Amino acid sequence: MKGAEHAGITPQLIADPEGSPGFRPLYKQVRDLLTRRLADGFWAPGAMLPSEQELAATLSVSQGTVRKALDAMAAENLIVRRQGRGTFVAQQDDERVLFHFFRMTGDDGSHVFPESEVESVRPGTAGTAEAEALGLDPDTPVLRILRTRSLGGRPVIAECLTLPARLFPGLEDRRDLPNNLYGLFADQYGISIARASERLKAVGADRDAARRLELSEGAPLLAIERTAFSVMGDPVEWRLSLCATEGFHYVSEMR
Amino acid sequence: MKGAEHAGITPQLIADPEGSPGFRPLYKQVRDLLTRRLADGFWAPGAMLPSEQELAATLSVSQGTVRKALDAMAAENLIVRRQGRGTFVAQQDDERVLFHFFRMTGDDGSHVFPESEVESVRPGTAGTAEAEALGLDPDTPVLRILRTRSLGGRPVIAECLTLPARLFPGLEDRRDLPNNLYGLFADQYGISIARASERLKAVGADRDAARRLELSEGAPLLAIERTAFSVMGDPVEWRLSLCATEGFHYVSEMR
DNA sequence: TAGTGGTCTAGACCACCAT
DNA sequence: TGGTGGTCTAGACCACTAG
Repeated sequence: MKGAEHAGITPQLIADPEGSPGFRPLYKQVRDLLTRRLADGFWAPGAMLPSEQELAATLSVSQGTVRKALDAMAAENLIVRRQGRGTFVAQQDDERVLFHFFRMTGDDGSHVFPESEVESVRPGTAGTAEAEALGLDPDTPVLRILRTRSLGGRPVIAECLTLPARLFPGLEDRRDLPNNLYGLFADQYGISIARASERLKAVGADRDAARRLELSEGAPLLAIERTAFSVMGDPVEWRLSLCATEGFHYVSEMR
Repeated sequence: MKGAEHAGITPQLIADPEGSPGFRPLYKQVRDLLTRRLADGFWAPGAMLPSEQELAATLSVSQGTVRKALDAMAAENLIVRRQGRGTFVAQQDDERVLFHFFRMTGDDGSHVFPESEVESVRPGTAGTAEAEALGLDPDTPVLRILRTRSLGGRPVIAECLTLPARLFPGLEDRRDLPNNLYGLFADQYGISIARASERLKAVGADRDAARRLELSEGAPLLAIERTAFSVMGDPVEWRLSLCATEGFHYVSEMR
């Protein structure tokens, strides 16, 4: 069959301009369309998507094209495909979040589970660094969460998170913020974290960090600055984590 | 066409056992076969592979199956595909190595190019940590390379590399080891680095590191322990890098 | 213009899962 | 047993590159 046969059949799909410059593969259009639906909460986290056949029929596209779009989305961890069962919206459950976004591991290779103690949740306005990282205007309202995380019962991570207040209304009034914040973001605010970028440095502990982590001032700490992005690619969270790395390390895979 | 039609046509491909347990997709067999050829130096780095059509005919497999195998290998950075030109063996040129395996960046986002000064190349025998990381028996002959790397003219990284001596004969007699060692490994020893795993910690500078990096003893340093793997997945290099992170940081992307 | 990888389709069959 | 994703094939056309 010819590649352009489907032109204009489905309104959501751009009828191939077919002029060399504006060419956009069909499967990418399908991927973007489905990603947009996902971001808009059209399907709830954990929900099953329509089958490939069904999507193909709805979108007037071949099953192979839908498959390629779904494969791309699975590679971006937006959906999960299970042979024999179906395709599901990725959930921010503990295992997934820990696996994808928590890179601290015991020196013996053991996977460790962090416990969190929230010290405060306070409204404020974005400083220059926060504004730049989150793509906000300076002085935009933000929320700041201070918490200390423990590994194996020892306080090991002191961190401060900054969130755009607009995206998380009422969050400062909540009690008992969960250990897995990304699950809360997804389930209560419809915001799924899809990707994050971290910058690491070695620094000496300041007075506050030394107190919270029960170390002496100047002790070497791993400083991790993270910006987290939503499914649509917008920055949604910025955090600074100060980690004691005695008995633990940060893992980075490169391929 | 039926999936099993090709059974036994090509001796290199296992005639599908087709019993549920030992099932192995054709395209994975093709991928493994081509990966093996790559590791054996059947094609030189930078060389062009046969076209999809040609490979398909040779292996008695459809073009789509070859394509899927090649796509998988491209995702593993073993080959590079260029529309209109062909498929090429990945090269360990400076840009690629820097892009894939050097994660230090200037705080202003500028990509920095490290200069290396080799202090010594010495034969020895593997200690327990080295033996474990490299999958060697203790006391196996190894080579150790000590070097200091500079960013923007400032000595910033003090590192020690350990290599199995068996894989790199005569390396200790070379003069002027290049900055890009992986290029040397590939071009002179037929060993391409395909993947690496790093463990990061914050530590205080010891006397030696302090001297080499012109810092005071106890200054916080980023300690990076890397194990690098060949195309076939065997550990080939182990290194410990101590990095001063004033003005620089380590980047980690998570998706 | 010829050759390469990239996209799209159509249809068959297989492996896996729930029922 | 029926439905889902996964594999494999076959063939057409498109976009890109080089000579």
